[in-house]
Amino acid sequence: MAFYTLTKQVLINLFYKGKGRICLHFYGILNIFLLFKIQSIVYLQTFFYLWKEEYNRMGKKQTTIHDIAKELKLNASTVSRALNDDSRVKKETKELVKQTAKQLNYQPNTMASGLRKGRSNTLGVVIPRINRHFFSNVIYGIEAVTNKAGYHVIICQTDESYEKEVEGIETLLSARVDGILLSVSKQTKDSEHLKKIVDQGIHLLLFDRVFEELEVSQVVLDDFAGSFEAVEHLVAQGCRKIAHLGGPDYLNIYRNRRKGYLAALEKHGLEVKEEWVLEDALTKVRGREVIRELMQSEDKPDALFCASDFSALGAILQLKEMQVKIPEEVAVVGFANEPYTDIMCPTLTSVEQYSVQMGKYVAELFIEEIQSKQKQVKPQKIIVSPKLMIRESSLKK
Amino acid sequence: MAFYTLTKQVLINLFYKGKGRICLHFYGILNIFLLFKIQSIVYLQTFFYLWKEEYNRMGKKQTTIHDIAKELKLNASTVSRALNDDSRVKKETKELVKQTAKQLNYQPNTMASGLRKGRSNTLGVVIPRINRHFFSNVIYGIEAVTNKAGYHVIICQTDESYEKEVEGIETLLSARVDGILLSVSKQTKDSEHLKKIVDQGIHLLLFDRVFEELEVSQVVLDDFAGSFEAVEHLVAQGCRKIAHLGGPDYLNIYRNRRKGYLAALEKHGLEVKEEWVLEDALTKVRGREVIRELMQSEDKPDALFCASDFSALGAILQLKEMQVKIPEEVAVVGFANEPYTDIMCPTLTSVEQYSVQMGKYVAELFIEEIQSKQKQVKPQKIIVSPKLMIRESSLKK
DNA sequence: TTGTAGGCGTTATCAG
DNA sequence: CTGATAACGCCTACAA
Repeated sequence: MAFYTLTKQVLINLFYKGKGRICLHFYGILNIFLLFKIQSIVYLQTFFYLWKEEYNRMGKKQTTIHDIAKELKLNASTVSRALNDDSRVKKETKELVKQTAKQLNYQPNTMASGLRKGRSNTLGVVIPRINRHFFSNVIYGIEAVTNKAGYHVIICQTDESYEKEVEGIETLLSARVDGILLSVSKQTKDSEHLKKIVDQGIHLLLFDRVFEELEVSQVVLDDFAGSFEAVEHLVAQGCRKIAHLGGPDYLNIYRNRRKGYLAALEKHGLEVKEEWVLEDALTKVRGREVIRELMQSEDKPDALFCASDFSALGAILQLKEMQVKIPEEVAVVGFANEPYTDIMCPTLTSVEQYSVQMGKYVAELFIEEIQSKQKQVKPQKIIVSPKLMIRESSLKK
Repeated sequence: MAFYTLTKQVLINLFYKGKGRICLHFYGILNIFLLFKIQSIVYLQTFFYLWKEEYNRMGKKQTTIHDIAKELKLNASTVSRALNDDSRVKKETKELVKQTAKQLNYQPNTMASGLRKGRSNTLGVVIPRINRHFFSNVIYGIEAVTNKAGYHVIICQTDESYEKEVEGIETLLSARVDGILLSVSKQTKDSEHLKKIVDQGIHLLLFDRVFEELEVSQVVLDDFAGSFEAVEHLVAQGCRKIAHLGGPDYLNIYRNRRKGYLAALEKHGLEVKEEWVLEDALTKVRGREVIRELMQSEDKPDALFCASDFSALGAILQLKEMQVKIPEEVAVVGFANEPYTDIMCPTLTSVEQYSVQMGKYVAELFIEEIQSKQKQVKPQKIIVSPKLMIRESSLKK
């Protein structure tokens, strides 16, 4: 509701600012006024005032601690203290203040207090995509813990792109978040951008898809064990020719799943056929494609261990179309225990990741770090044990 | 890195503040010093300084526009303008500033700028639960639109509880979000808390679960049409005794789905049996229970129209257990087109809600409102047309 | 127990 | 085109 005196300066500045059109308009009116020798500039001011009103409109003025202070003939600092339950304020004053605050519908301004205190009580979470079962559950877990501790969460999605990951991190740093919980995107191959976070003194924690060598707290699944157990289960079912539909090697999760697979094969003295160890077979579509190829060759696998439930799903749909019996001819195991695994036909054996729990763990680690009195906290690593959920797609008896 | 002069006042204040223990400690040291008649107070200060360092530690100091200004012997305001691409700044200056900013690893402080500008470039989203297919997809849609426009999103989950909804709104108001996009919780029966948002001059938009009478922009599904079409489809398949597993009447979506169901029955002159119109049958568990009861009675339905895919799923699992043939004896239609519907056996006929698109719509409406020059924007209502996805569970031929 | 003053980092206004 | 200054709302060191 600014009210300008129409000096030449003001007009010049407006002109500079690219509001030339409007300025000229005013100049025009000004000239007209001068022509008619109207001394008073009141009309002009009114006119300009209206324009500002429209241009510069913002939300209605919110009540501040000053308003409360004025109302009670107190000082703003006392009000501030009262609202923060500072022990130095009289009980009666506190109650009075809180009551008035409610009456005036006072909402503390977190930006102002954050600015002053140098922290925002906000937490950033960076994930590939929110509309994926695993990640939305992790976030659910994170929020469950952090909300209780008075933090709110800003989520940045990377869409599996390195650039968007960097972008998201910039946004979060600008928002002065108190910490960043991150799961790297598929395209992310180095951790320079993450080091920047740590350098700025902001807590960084990684989960699921991590850089193991980074000196920050991490929560990961024991992918190796999950794979190993899954493959051993297949072996126990009599499978000997087990193919692996996996993901890229630079992501810890797929690397470790592959390692677990290879280790299990080795333990049982099974041959590793290179054509059966695939690095780009994570989606439903790829699952179908891969199966089409594999089943055309002379030497067909008798089991599939998939690093993703989606490729397992694709594979099963394709196998069904090809009239291949599951699990008799080809047994299938997936990874992630997506909600549909126990509904599909046949129900899919898969590895449960305890996603909500992982979210809770990483959030708890964060809270712990932030509340720790030591300047430097030793990074912790939580390894969540997966659980093999055995279902029809792999159970032969 | 505060450096205190140890006046009596400081100590008294610390004492008031409940830091008594430490204060006494200092007094103790002070006394010792005095005993030994040590005049200089330097040691004491150093000691205190160290304590403050530990107590008051915050993130490392970030570079500000002032630092950049100092570096370039410019004024902070010029730097600010340069970084915001204000037309009043010389090109060379701009480049110089931006370059220096990058060198010094400058991150603009959104809290400060938000405080000054009176808005936060943040958007609040209130939903029942993030780890649900529909809502996580809506958010995906919302973020796709808002991120492009430079907004970031804070998500508040209500867990279907009214209190948490109110709480979440408080949080968002304190964060001075520029708008709130909301889908009401199952327990929310009135809209007083929503009116408060509007009163504070903050943009409120509703989606999916809304209060239709509220004078704000809304994006909803045409639940009536979706239901109507679904039931007509069942009728066309020869079903005459159609039960409805629905939800509470005070939520628009379930109310409208029920209305659509009833309207379709009426149109085709089919009887409405009260025992077949259920208001608390939205979950997998309830789906099973309801079917167990319905199939025990004399007069069994020959079709189920479920307002949720989960109750449809429960029903199907139960029917399969009871060896009832689907769709021959009982046809089933769900609602939401959850990802598992085309995987389960039999695949489930369901109603697609275009959740991502709904998110995009509501975000676009918000952007439109916020960028509109008029103070008062006429609320708009977007009604998304659903699509019936016909699958095995209801297709008799 | 309360008051005073100053500053957090940015931007709007006005002066030059 | 750039500089100086005063807010934005809150908090805290220090004074009283």
